Amino acid sequence: MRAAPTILHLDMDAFYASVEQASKPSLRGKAVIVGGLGPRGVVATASYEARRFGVHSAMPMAQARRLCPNGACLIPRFSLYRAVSDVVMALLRELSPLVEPLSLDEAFVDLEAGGTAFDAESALETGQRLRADILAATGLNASVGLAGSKMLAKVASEEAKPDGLLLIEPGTERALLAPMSVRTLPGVGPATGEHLRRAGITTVGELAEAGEDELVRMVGRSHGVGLYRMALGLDDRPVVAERDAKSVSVEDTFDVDLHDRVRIRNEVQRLADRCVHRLRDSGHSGRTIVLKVRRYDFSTLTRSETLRGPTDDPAVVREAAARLLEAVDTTGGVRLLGVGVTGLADYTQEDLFAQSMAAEAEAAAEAASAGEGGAIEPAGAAEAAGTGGAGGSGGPAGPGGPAEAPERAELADEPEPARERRWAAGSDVRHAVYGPGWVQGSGVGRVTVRFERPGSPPGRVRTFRVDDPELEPSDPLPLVGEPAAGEPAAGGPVPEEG
DNA sequence: TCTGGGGTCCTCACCCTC
DNA sequence: TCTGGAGGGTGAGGACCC
Repeated sequence: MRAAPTILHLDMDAFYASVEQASKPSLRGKAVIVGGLGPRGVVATASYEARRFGVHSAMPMAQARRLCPNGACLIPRFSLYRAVSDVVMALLRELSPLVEPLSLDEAFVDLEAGGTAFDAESALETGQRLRADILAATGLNASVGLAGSKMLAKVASEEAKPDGLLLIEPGTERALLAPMSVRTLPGVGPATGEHLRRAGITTVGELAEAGEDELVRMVGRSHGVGLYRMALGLDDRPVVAERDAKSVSVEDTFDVDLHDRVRIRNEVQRLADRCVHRLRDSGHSGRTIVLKVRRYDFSTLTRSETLRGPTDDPAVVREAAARLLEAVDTTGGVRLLGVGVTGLADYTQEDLFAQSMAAEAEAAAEAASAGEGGAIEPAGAAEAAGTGGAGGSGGPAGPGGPAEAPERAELADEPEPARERRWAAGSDVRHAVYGPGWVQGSGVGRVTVRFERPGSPPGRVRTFRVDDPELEPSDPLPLVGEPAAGEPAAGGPVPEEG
């Protein structure tokens, strides 16, 4: 436990929503809700204006729309958020080599390791300068917490929000924490919070009074000891700059529950391929393949299989995932499928052929012994196929642009319909005449675009046919910076329409 | 028309080996 | 030869975080 408050926790305020407001001037000061727009989408971030209506993260999007019917609902644009995050993280690394990113919008910094702060006064000065630098570089507000430990620095930044800075002086920790809800402490979620509440413990002070033995009895050894120390303000976890990934996974929630076993198998294969892509991109291989299935009633089960050695071979992962699926009852419907790989290594064991062949032989033997029910269902078995027709995977769609063509062998014989271009709300576009803008909405063959850019005044709205050849998807523009020479000024100030 | 996606960590049960 | 722990590996599920 260090005395000097030189651990800094940075938290960007309502990050995704703030980036959208910065890049779309007409949304400044308005309720903005970022999340999945499908029937099963949830809110990723809401602007402070939307939060006043009761909208918050993880809330179903349908409920958020009911609470805040005039809010702008946008899909997340992760490539843009990542670019902004890179700028912020670079500023943090100027302060210290010990920077621990927690997500795109949060990080810990050990200021002492960077030699930028050794006491309260210099830490405060560093924190203020950082906030100013972030505002100048990105146009966004950030909150900063300073304390002697990670837990307290995070509590401090939470208290400082929005757009603030708070330092917790050494010696004041317990008094500050005592009246706070147990849910303030990291690791206390809904389940543990409810568990403690039933025992009459609702504040951090009561948690400290309960004593270590009582907490261990209630929530188990590891959690109980940790909780008691946190309640006393004790936390000696170091800031760790590099963390090795331990697993890679992909999952999809479907707009409509899947019933057709053939379709479910195909989705698992597709997810296995996507997972291997991600695995390879990260430079890893893995030894344990995990299949995740969430059923119609939201019950979730996982099945896993450990191979003899790590692999990044798509065929091996596909086969393992398919074997795991065979052991799962999917009658009643499936709302989510996922495929993951754990037990990561940075090499592959080159007996993959053997693994693949062995798996094949095993599967063949099983199919032979199973006889009747086994392998491929006849087409007639897929009576529920119609229910899943609408474009399959739900959840937040990829950032912007027309949807990808799905690769589904069983659909290959269908006549290819003339594909209508789809424009996701919030995605970036460029018009040959009017310049850069973003999609405000689309439907019945029309797309409405607002022509504005970061730093411009609120722009003009125009409507086009969805197949207008002069309209193209485009990359996001930087939040701060001059417009490129020769570009048409975006829209120009006009009175709000509609 | 409730309830995403990508992670980490912990606990428990079971099996196997020593 | 039998038995009982200890301990590791594996599989499954839950809680939590952003």
